[in-house]
Amino acid sequence: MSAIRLLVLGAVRQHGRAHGYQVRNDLEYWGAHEWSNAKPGSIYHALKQMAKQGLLHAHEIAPSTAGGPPRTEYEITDWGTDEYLRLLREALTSYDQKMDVKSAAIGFIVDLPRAEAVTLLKERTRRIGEWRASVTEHYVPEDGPEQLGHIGEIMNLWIHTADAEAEWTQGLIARIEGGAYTFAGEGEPFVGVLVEGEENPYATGEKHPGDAR
Amino acid sequence: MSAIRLLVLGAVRQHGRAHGYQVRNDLEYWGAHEWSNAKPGSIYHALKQMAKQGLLHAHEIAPSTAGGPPRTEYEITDWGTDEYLRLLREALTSYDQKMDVKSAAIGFIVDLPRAEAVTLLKERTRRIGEWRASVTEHYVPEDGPEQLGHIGEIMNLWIHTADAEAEWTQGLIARIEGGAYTFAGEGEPFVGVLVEGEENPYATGEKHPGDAR
DNA sequence: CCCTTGCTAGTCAAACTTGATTACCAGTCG
DNA sequence: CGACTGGTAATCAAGTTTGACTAGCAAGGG
Repeated sequence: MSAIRLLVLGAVRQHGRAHGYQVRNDLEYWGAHEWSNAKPGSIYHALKQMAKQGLLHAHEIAPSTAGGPPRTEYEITDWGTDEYLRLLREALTSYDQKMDVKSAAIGFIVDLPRAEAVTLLKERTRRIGEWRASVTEHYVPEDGPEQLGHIGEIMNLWIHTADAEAEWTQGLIARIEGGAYTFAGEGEPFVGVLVEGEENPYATGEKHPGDAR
Repeated sequence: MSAIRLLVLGAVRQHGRAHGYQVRNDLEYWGAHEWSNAKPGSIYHALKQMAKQGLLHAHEIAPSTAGGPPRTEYEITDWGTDEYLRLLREALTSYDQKMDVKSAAIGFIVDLPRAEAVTLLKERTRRIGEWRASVTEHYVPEDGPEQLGHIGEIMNLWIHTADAEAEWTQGLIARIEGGAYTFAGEGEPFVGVLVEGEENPYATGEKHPGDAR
């Protein structure tokens, strides 16, 4: 799974209705251009693709306030919301060790009810354990690990990484069970988007004027 | 950086001269189809691309012993060897947290002299530290981390992951300095390819007859 | 007034990735 | 022997990702 659809769906959903540039700015605000493939091209492509597939509804309009070409606004459909939640749940449970997907999933975890988040994360640790077992069992040759030479270091790395992640996941579960953060249906949600016209306090310093210069 | 070029260059190099199917089998032997994007299409594409760019030399020939279409054999050029080593060094030093690149790099690390491997890995830990510092500093808002809400968990994950990797890297450095494994110029190298006609003792069970059935 | 700078918004070609599909040959089973 | 299975070797179309490029408008400077 690539992170882009999850990110874009999540961003559009938080806005209710958004055009490409708004999504792009949100993702930049989240720093997503640094830890995922959220480049302009990918974002616009994802929007179009998902509109074509019926996950988003495209309002062909708006000759754009404040310069630039006419823009299309997108709204998430019911289908799209289902898909969003499906992607989010999958990203939270499956152990595929891609940082971008994980990061996005955590960013959106509060869109789920607290109890479900905990359940999914527990399932995640279970799967990490399962994967760990399959690696240690499957990859070690019958005649002892010495056969592997330096190749054994690869598995060593995998195990090390998996263990670290399992540990982190346990910690997160504990914090969530301990009442941290505000989840779906618990009142005033965390706001993670820029309101129209508001300035981006984060950013990398530069905005993206012309994108390359 | 994608892992495919590194993997393909490394495979061709170990053979001296190889055709696509051979490379494909090596990568499967290494399990690379499971932890990287080493699918047939990508492999053949990479071979052609790199031949076009002069990293490989293509011998248009060989109407294939034992069935199948005529095959092209590739040989790595000097340019290609340089590029291979450059990619390998980059993969070893830079902290970009992509499992496939890391795994490939470790698999090929013994193509470098022992001393250089150690130097590169030390540089890697240095960069991890640097990155860690930039995350803790850059991403925490002025008015305290409470502002971040659950978003702080993302950084928490990053830090956790980076620490685990730094730890693992330290361990690897220690083992290498302690004399483990056989590096470039230290005699009989570790053999990680199938000799022509030899059977693959690993594999996932299935070979790839027709690839989809 | 016109020309540069800079932001808004998006397009495009080229490269890469994916999964399915093709073509050829050898053995073998009835 | 003829049909089928299975391995060898590669191609192809469709989809994705990338990085560079375009175009509109506004503000300010000279």
